Amino acid sequence: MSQFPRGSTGPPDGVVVPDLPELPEATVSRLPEYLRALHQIAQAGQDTVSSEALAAAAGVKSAKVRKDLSQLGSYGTRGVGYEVAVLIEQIEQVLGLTQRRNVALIGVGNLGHALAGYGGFGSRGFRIGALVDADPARVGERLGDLVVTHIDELPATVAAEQIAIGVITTPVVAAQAVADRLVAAGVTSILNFAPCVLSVPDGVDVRNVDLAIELQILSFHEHRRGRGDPDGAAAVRRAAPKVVGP
Amino acid sequence: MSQFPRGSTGPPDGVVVPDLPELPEATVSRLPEYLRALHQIAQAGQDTVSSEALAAAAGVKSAKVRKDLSQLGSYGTRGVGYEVAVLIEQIEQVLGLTQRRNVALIGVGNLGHALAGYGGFGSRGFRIGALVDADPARVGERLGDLVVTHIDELPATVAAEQIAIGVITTPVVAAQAVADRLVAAGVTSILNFAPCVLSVPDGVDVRNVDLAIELQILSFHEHRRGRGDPDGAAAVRRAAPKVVGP
DNA sequence: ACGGGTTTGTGAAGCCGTGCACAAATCGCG
DNA sequence: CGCGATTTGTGCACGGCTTCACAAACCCGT
Ligand SMILES: NC(=O)c1ccc[n+]([C@@H]2O[C@H](COP(=O)([O-])OP(=O)(O)OC[C@H]3O[C@@H](n4cnc5c(N)ncnc54)[C@H](O)[C@@H]3O)[C@@H](O)[C@H]2O)c1
Ligand SMILES: NC(=O)c1ccc[n+]([C@@H]2O[C@H](COP(=O)([O-])OP(=O)(O)OC[C@H]3O[C@@H](n4cnc5c(N)ncnc54)[C@H](O)[C@@H]3O)[C@@H](O)[C@H]2O)c1
Repeated sequence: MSQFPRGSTGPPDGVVVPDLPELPEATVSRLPEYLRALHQIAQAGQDTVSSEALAAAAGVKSAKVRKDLSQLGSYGTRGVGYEVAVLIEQIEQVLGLTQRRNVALIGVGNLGHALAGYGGFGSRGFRIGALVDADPARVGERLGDLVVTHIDELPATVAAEQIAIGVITTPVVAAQAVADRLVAAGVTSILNFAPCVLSVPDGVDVRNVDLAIELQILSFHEHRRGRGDPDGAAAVRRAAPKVVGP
Repeated sequence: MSQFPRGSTGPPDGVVVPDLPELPEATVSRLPEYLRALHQIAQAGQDTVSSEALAAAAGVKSAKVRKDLSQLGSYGTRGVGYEVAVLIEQIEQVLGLTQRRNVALIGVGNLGHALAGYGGFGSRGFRIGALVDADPARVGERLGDLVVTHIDELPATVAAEQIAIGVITTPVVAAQAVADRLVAAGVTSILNFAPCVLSVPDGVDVRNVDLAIELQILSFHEHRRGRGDPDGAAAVRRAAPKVVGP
């Protein structure tokens, strides 16, 4: 509620953004979902949105939306809702998306090609700034307006393109070594597609995406549904968004 | 601890598996990670593993491992640890991976091709049993030993291939319609790569994978580290697996 | 047989997240 | 200007998850 909970030397630019004392991790992981929903709502022409409507669009409960947004300083108006444009700008500020972030893709194979050719990152605040591989046959290949560089040049590439995030799409055997080289080059955020645990120093963040794990979690519920549980297969009632897991 | 907490008509086959009263969702989402770690450990020749070692391999705390495994009926031996082979078989049982599960891939585009060509699912309990698209130009295309079929034939395909899980890799605009058709065809588990919220009836599970959201969460921490927080950038101490988020 | 070392399984405590329920605030309208 | 309708912001209670700490159980060498 307070507009300036802590003294800041001054608003950097654009919207007024109080530096938040501390944001619950659960809230952080939902902010991107709100942002995605808000962009849809904005494109539909709405200029304000209630917590109820935003909750429906994001697939959560409205109380959760209100509590999450209240953590950001709360620019909602009672009886009306939130200004969509303001909310978008504020969430983008908090997530650090006001400046476009450059990511490097390490391992331009099967999956790497798909990601490199994907045009959907631009509107979400990211640009693929480098394609990196170790295979001499791959180095030099051109994809769009990027050329695959060799991993030995990683430090120079990271510096030149101001890489903020490294995405690992190499085989498991190479993943740890690649992570080490990314860290050595100064990268402190890693998105890892290789199905393995990475060891990194303190101060470096890793997020893992393992599709087989997602399938296995689904398999568990499928399995559970099949056995004895009469509730699972029976009920086909309302068409509410029922999402399992995080 | 009890071997048969509830009466079952009889052990189906293989290992003795008590039907578990109820498994915490947080535990379920970690079992696949343990399984992945256990396969690595098994391949390294170890036949028993302590909760400490397994925890290290999976990137969690040992107490968590013990509590999770105790939920499954606890086949560990004090002073020794867990039998790797037994544990693998037991977790696979619980996750419903003793029978290979067939998945259908809907949307054989950029990302769909990458997934279809990925050979890593077989060892994790899954087989891609169908490739489905709506584009007549894509229908009939051959990838490996599969041929892309038309989405109008989805009910027949699901029945013929015993599809248990649908994977949506279509553009956002088509995702909801595809989900509806999957549900109509009898599929009750969906892995959704399209960045949107799906509405499904009760009894159907949806898991979403949105790469941009993962990047945005990383961006938040990166942003936070950059501003004021002197702890983040400073500390580069031990090489412990520090994974942010779920 | 027995004691020392090791590791499991779990009670208990604390923390975090969720959702309810309601007072406070704002708007529109008569 | 006042009133009813609407929606936010939040105190509070509850449940789930995590972590600690330790007794019980087990192996092995002597
Ligand atoms: N393809 C998929 O759909 C898919 C799905 C789930 C997970 N994955 C995981 O993603 C990763 C990549 O899968 P893929 O199918 O693209 O494999 P791939 O073999 O097609 O591509 C791997 C690429 O990494 C490069 N590489 C190898 N070692 C390297 C190193 N040290 N430094 C830089 N580059 C190196 C290779 O030259 C190759 O171009 C794997 O870990 C895989 O398990 C892939
Ligand atoms: N490619 C990536 O790396 C990437 C990354 C993140 C997210 N995604 C998401 O994954 C989805 C697919 O991305 P893509 O790059 O593969 O897109 P794409 O356009 O290359 O492929 C989409 C495919 O879906 C098919 N399709 C369209 N409507 C359909 C329908 N009603 N029924 C069946 N098939 C239909 C199209 O014919 C096409 O083959 C998108 O939602 C995208 O946002 C992709």
